[in-house]
Amino acid sequence: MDVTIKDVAKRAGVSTATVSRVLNGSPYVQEHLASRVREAIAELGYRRNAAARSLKTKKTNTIGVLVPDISNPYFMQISKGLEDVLAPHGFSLIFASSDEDSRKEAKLLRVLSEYRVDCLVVATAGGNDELLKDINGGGLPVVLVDRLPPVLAGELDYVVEDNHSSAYQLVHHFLEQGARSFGLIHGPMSATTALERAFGCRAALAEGKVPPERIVEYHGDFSQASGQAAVRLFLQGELPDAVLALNNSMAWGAILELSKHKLRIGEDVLLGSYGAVDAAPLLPFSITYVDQNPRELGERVGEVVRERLVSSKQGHIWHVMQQKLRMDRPE
Amino acid sequence: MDVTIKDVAKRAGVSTATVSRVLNGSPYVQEHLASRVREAIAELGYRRNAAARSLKTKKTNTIGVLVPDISNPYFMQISKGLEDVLAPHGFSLIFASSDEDSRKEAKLLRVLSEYRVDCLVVATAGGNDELLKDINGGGLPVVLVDRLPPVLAGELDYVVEDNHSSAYQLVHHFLEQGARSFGLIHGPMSATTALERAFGCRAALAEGKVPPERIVEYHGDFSQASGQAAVRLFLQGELPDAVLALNNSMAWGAILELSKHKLRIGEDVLLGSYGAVDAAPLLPFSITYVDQNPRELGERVGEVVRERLVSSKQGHIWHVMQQKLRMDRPE
DNA sequence: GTGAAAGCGCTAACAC
DNA sequence: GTGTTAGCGCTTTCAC
Repeated sequence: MDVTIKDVAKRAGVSTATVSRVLNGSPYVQEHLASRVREAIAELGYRRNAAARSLKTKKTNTIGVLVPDISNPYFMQISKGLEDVLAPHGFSLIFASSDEDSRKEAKLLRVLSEYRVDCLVVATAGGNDELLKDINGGGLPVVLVDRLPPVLAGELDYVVEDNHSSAYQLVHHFLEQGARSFGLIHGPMSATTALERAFGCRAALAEGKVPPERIVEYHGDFSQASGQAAVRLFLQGELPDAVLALNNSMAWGAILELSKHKLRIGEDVLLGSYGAVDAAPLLPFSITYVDQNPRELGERVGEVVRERLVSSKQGHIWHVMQQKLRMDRPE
Repeated sequence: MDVTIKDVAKRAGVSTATVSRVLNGSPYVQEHLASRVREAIAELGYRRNAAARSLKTKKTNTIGVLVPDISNPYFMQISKGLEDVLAPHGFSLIFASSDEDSRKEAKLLRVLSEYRVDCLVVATAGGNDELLKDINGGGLPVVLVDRLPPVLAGELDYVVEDNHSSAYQLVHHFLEQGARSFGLIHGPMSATTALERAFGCRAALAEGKVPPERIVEYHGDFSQASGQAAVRLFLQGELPDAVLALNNSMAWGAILELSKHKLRIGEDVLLGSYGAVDAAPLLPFSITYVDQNPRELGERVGEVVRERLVSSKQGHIWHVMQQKLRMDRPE
């Protein structure tokens, strides 16, 4: 049997209420009693029971975080930012990974809500728009991050990147570099980010009057393998002037595959990426990419969570973060 | 006010005990009652309260995971493996990040134990040996992963790599390649992994009769920057035949710095790494490295956790996983 | 099979 | 200031 507040009270010769007051830092306890309580706590090795506490207070000081992939550095950078902001305020993070699966996501959403987390941070795999709206409506604040299903734009708090604009600028840059034909490697259209990036690209291509026959599009799944597959497809026709991968894993796949075919990036073909390619500084060619900042995204989410929890403010909070184009050149 | 089991009972015209039985899948409920309960649950949008539940059952179905850095892919790969094994059994993971800080680790250990997690998985930052032993002794099973303070080897369950042997082999390989002088880039000695790797290296160097004056050692902190700093140090003397970085971030830093100085890896200097360097397949030189498998480490930990929780077995469970040497060559 | 009722450990009125 | 006490929502004997 665990030691409870009752045991502490008995040992210190006070009531449980006094122990509770000491535990919660109430100023209305005489110092000599407080120190007796603290002694008893130490002697007995008492640890407060969070379940009993939150049953009473209806607060868990826990934030549920639901991401498509717990091992994806992008999402974990976001989580790091979140933790940096929230941990100092006493919040813990409980994680779940949907594996980009709507059904699993729905199940995990239920589990997290049963834990009565104080707030839910979700990078949705899609397909749970109604459920998310219900949960939020039911009194559990939901903050969307990275992925924003259009239906939810007016309904929930969110912090996302300006995917459309960044992708637009990426294409625009290559048009200015003189590229006249394009190979686009898209992510899965179930991810709103992939969809928005695709639209951003198309807007720039239309504006640049690039005719459809000079555009090849491959629909990948954000994985390195799909970046490689895309390049193999492109090689079946005439190699486009520029290959644009709409995330960094696919960009890396494209680089590997192009290299395998002895194609020189920067000369035979230009390469663009949405998101930095880690190895870029060492590669013998330059890559222009959209500079994401997941850490900052996470910090912003943390602030939104706090705003939502402390100021219980009306209306919705949303942030659309701007990205800049960057180029890594060989040194 | 949330809807409770009482509301459901009233709506279904049964007692709370019956609702509870349905919730827990007890077979001793007549089907027509059970379905009425399920209806009521759906109509009312009832969600079970995990806090109340675990207050009673003394189980949370939650595993606490404490790692030095939540955004480090190595630890998140471990976590992914853990989650893959545990999630199907209804366990959720609650994470905390110690930032390699013993004091923060101690605090988080307390928080997690207050949550009454069913088990604690810890990659320790060090300095909390007694606390960890106490927690485990107090009835909360602790499973160490990756980092194993020697004092705890006989006290707790653990799953770790064979750092000593792998590092030994790494050095041995370079001796066989003809390297006669070495530059070692160590991790922080507060991390047991770094310490073990250092001993492994030294054992091989001693056996190879490499005289001390042909060994330069730099004590880094596992970061890319410290890999770069190490190389700058090495360049002040005579460049060693082989530079060995004892983790992959430092290896990458070393590569960047060597390249910056126009040194050709594989010709001017050999390079070895503990852990794969992501960009390796594309680099114009080969790297020999210890092939870690964090995902599998995590899966193994998951199995240990389950063993510990279900079979409440006596004694300690430990796994020391073996790694293989691998070489990535340019294609 | 089903229900009544006693807590699990804690907090927060309320009374003193 | 401090103590008493009534629950928070659930599970689980123990009767019936």
